[in-house]
Amino acid sequence: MKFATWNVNSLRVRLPQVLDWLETHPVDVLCLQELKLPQDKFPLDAFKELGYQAQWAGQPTYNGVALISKTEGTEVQRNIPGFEDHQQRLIAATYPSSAGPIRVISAYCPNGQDLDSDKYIYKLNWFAALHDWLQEQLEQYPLLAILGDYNVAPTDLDVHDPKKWEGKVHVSAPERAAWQKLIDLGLHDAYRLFDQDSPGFSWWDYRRGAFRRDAGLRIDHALVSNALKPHSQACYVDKDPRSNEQPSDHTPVIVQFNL
DNA sequence: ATGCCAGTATTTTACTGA
Repeated sequence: MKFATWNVNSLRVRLPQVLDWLETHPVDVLCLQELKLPQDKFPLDAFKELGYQAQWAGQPTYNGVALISKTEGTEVQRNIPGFEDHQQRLIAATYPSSAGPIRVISAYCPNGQDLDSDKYIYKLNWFAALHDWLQEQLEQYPLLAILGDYNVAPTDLDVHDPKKWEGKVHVSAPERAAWQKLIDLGLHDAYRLFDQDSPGFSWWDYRRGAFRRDAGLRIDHALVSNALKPHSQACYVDKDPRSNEQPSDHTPVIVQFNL
């Protein structure tokens, strides 16, 4: 099995690229973020024509997440239970595998904007709520993967210019502590389970020729549970879509399992 | 310190992103 995550920064604009990518890179579940689509504008038929099912949580203008899958997910959960949130940032569903049901989560963690912003407080609160809910989910679903745009670069290895980013949003100590709390639940950063010959950047700023200079961040991640870890076979970034005409500023991250 | 670029909504800019 393969799962992937891709922040598409508007599914309306990026739909042809997503369909092209799925045709050439079939996966069992593709987690999308930043649909920027109202719930009733999701292009379900386009995915069905490719043989995929889809479940999503949309809202106008901002946010929005989806699970595109070969088989339709069950036990679908939108947003974090008990966490009052008008922003559509999370969707979870269960899929069959040879080792039993796997819980897959597509997450668009808040950006935070700046350390002195209300949005930064919201980001930390969101991570705290995610942590508590994941703890319950892991008890219920030992095989669990949560993929998405975390808007956190876990270490300086994940930052093109750590000095320039020092203390800023995406790398600040409280954000990295929130990430570590997720890891401490018994989750593993799939990219770091394997020898890598690239920093694994998954996002490059549209400005200043950042992609050409490889001035990126590794902020899109796949976390796998203790029980799923031994089934993990590879994790890699596909940089190609970042070279497309009219690209998203993020590119897909893929994790492969022997299931 | 700010805009650089991109998308959206409304518009002749503002907001957000990261």
